[in-house]
Amino acid sequence: MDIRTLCLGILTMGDATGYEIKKTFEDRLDLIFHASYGSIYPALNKLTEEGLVSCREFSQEKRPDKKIYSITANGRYQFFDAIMKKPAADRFRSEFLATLMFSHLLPASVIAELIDDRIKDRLQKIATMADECGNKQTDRDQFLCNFGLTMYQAEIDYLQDNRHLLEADALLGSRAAE
Amino acid sequence: MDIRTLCLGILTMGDATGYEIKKTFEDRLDLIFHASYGSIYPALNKLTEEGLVSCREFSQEKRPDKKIYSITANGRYQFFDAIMKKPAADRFRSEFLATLMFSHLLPASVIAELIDDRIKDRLQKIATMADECGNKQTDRDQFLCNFGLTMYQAEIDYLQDNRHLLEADALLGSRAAE
DNA sequence: TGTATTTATATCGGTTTGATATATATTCGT
DNA sequence: ACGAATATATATCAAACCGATATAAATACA
Repeated sequence: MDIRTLCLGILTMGDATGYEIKKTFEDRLDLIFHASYGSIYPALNKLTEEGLVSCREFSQEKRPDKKIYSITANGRYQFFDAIMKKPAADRFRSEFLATLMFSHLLPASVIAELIDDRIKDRLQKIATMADECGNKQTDRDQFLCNFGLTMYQAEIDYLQDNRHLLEADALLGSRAAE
Repeated sequence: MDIRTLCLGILTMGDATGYEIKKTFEDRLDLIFHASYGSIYPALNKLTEEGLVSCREFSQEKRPDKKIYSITANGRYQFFDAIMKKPAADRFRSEFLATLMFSHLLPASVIAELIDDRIKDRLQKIATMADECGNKQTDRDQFLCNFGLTMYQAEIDYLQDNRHLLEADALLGSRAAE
């Protein structure tokens, strides 16, 4: 599944502009799938060429053209096909964890700050998500929202319970270097 | 932090060939950072050009050249610089979760299979990781290994406790369609 | 009134993926 | 002993994707 396919998926929920699709990625798919303008706009052009979406253009007075995309019957069919396939493996990249992998090269204070910042970031995400999570309509939205909350909380718990493993190591290291 | 930087990091742990670096990504960084040959070999060439690694070439009889890379003093310095910077946000992509976001379009049986497969996959990963986790030397290795185990287990628990939210919805949907 | 954010589209260089090609050595089942 | 599969080893390419940047007006806010 590529970004083209997911744009199609978002359009099954209603017509949207490229800008609105980007917002949907940020608001509802942040946890799941990231996409930038650099992939969304070309994706919409290609989907239009292929007849999987249609595009109504509103070229008003002085504003830039507003293009509202709608999924076509063929588009719906193709999207269904795509989600019926076995999903590919997750693709995950964490610079945070990659950095911790080399924590023995870092001063203890830097490690502590790194983990503090991470916990703060996760708490922040939980705070904003918890709000939104409350007023989700469907069970499906609840499921995904709470999935995120659960994972973030599990991460915080793990970091708090085990950070000493990295921090003690770093203190030992700095003492040895004296 | 890009793959070039992480190759440098891996070489701080000892000399290696491109092939061995790829294996390290698979064995020890699977959870954290993915990299393919298509990015590793060009990365090593560029690092060599820049003098951050050095390369000894063993062109033996009939075998293809074996190139053993070593990090240089300059390389170590640059790597330290890189890990001292604030890590960028995680980049995560899950086709599994993206598919579940549209589970209302899928038959209940497909949803069930999707979740069953996911749980099996996570259990499998835990099984192989638990073995390796046991004979990790440093606290740091323990920390990262158990991080993975904890996250995978948290996911399994969540799926088992909440899958009914998606599955009940799907059964209702199919009944409504009759 | 001035500034920041939101709405809106678009492109571009650089990074990364996933597949493919090539060739030999080793391991393993039968 | 033989054939198959896996491991060792490098390399390239098209396509996908990211992050930054450019442009421009409307709206919110201070």
